[in-house]
Amino acid sequence: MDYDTQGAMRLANQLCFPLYAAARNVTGLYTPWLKPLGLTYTQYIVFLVLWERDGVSVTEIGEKLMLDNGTLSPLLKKMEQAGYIRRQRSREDERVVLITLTEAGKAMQEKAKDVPAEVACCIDLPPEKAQTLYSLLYELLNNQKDKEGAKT
Amino acid sequence: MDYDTQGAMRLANQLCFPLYAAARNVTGLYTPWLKPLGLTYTQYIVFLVLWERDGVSVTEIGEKLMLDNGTLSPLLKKMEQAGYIRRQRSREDERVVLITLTEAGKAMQEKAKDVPAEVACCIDLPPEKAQTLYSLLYELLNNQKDKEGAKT
DNA sequence: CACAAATATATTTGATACAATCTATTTGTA
DNA sequence: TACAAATAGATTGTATCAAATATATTTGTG
Repeated sequence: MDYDTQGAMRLANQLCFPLYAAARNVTGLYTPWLKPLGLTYTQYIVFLVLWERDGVSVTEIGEKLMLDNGTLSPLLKKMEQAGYIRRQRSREDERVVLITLTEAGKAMQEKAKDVPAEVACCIDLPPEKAQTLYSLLYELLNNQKDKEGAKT
Repeated sequence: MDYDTQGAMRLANQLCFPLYAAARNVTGLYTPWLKPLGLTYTQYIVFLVLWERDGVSVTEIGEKLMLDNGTLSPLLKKMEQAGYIRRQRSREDERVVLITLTEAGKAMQEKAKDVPAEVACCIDLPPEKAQTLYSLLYELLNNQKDKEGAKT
């Protein structure tokens, strides 16, 4: 095996690994703040979507969060059982399930309002670099999304 | 709720989300190449560690991959059952389980040699930007690691 | 040497994730 | 209007992940 292949193979030279590790690391930073609220990270970002716009369909949530139906479906049921949301079929299209916040779900927004700031403090990266990282990640995501579209 | 809090709350303004989404996205790029080999991404990066240095302990693999024992333990058993590795207690310290590659495990390196290049092609980001992204992610990871150390 | 503390794994539990498959509706079309 | 194709969710199976707990072994200390 030649040097380049060997080099490319090395863990540290692949972009995916630091991405994978950093995602788990940063997601984990939310746990100390979300656990007291009884929320997981995934539940929290579903809330973020709903607090922005209430009454969206399961598919719309999936598109915004880039999450599979098989992930959201049981998750939303759990959030319904916990009393945070309601799931009701759309009258216009019976295939669509619309998700709306209950009072408890709306109240959670106030309880969780400090989470972003608290987590931001824990991320040890200068604001400029965080901004660059943020932009690059979205550039990567958008490019990949376009590519998916092209496949269809 | 004031404007800034509202703003900080918005999904798009949080660094964690694009990190989380991009990691899943890029990890998913490996699937078309790894599945024919019968490997998952996590198994693949365990192989990357072992191909670099054979005969390491479970803890050492966990440190390199930043993975918990609860993840690695069943994973390594599966890889043992698949015939890729051997798990044997260290004679020097019976608590330590050393992982060594079998012939099949070594042979997998040749089969998987094109994976990094194939996946790199699918990542739609100019080389310079990929390099910047890579550096920022490692800076973030190292900073967080230092912080963990400080806690102890 | 006895034994408490530390260390390395293993196991269990709960929550994701995604692929594949299935069901119920809706839509397009001959 | 039938009926195939498309769409929206739900379900199932496999694989992670992390936190908490348990077990076995080793090390430090009086």
